[in-house]
Amino acid sequence: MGRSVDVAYAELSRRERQILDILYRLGQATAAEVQDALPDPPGYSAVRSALRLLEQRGVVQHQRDGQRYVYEPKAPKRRMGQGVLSHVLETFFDGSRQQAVSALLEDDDLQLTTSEYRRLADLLEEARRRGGEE
Amino acid sequence: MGRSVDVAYAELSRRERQILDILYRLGQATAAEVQDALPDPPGYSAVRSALRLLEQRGVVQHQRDGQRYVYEPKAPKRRMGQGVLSHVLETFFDGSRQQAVSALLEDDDLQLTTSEYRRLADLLEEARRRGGEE
DNA sequence: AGAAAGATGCGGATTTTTCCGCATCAGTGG
DNA sequence: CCACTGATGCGGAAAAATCCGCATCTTTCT
Repeated sequence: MGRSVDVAYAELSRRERQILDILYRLGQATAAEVQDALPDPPGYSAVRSALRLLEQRGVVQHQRDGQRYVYEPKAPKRRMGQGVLSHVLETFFDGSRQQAVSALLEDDDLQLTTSEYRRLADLLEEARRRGGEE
Repeated sequence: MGRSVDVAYAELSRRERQILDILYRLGQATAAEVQDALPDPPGYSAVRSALRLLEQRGVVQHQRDGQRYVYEPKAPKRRMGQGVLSHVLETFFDGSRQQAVSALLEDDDLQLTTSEYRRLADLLEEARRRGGEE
C-alpha cells in the first residue's frame, strides 16, 4: 500500500518527472517558477499544460493565490521519498540498506559533522532495538 | 563529473528507464529476459528496438553469446546507484543524508539484523573519523 | 541440400508526449 | 467604459517514443 506512490512515480513520463521533482524540491510553485527551474525549459504554455495534466492524473494539486495557481505534489514528500528510495534500493543495491547507507556515507563531497554523526548513531541504535535477530 | 551518469538517467524515457533498471537488477540479460521482467510487456521486437536504441545512446552495451546478444549497462551499478541516490537526496531529503538514512532505517518492512547493525555501525564510525568538525 | 528454429536489423505505422497559439476571463488604471 | 496586463483553458500541431512486421542471416537437424 505504500507502494502505490512510487508506482505512480515510475509511470510518469520524462517531463512529468522533472516537473514533479521540482515541486518536491520547492515545496510548491507556480507555472512560471517551475518553468524557471526546468532544464531545457519549454514555453510557459507547455508548462501549464503539463501541470494541468499532472493534476488530472492525480499526482498534483493546486490552490488559488489571488488569480494564479500554486501547485504542489499530492503525496507527502517524505512518503514519496521513501517509495522512490525503496525502488532505488532494489535496483541498485540488491535490496540491502546496508549497501545503500554505505554509498550514502561514502560520498566524499560532503563530510559528516559530529552532530550529524550523533543523530545517525541514535537512529541506528533505535533501529537495532526495533529489530534484533541474526 | 560523477554527475553525468544520473543526468543520463534523468534523460531517459519511461520504457528506457524500466529496461535499464532491469538490466541493473539482473546484471545482464537478453532481449527475451528483459521482456519477461518488463511490466506490461510489449512484443519481442519492441524490446529489441529499445535495447538497440539504448545502445546507440551509449547507456548500454552488448556482447555476443553464440548467436544472441547479451546486454548490460555501460555505467557500473555502484556508480549509477550513487548518482541516482544523490538525485533522490536532493529532491526528497533536502540534501540531508541524515534524513535519507533515517528514512531507510525507518522502513518497517525489513528489520535490521544484528550483523547488519554491526556493519552499519562500523561504516558510521569510519565516516565519522573521516569527517569530524561541527 | 533443404527445411526449421532462433536471432538480428530495418523501416515505418501507431500512440503518447510535448508544445504552443489563441480565445477568454478577471483585475486595474485612465 | 475601455484598454491593458496577467492568468487560465482548450484544441490541435509537432515531435518523440513505442511498437511491430518482415526480410535476412546463421545454425542445426534430417
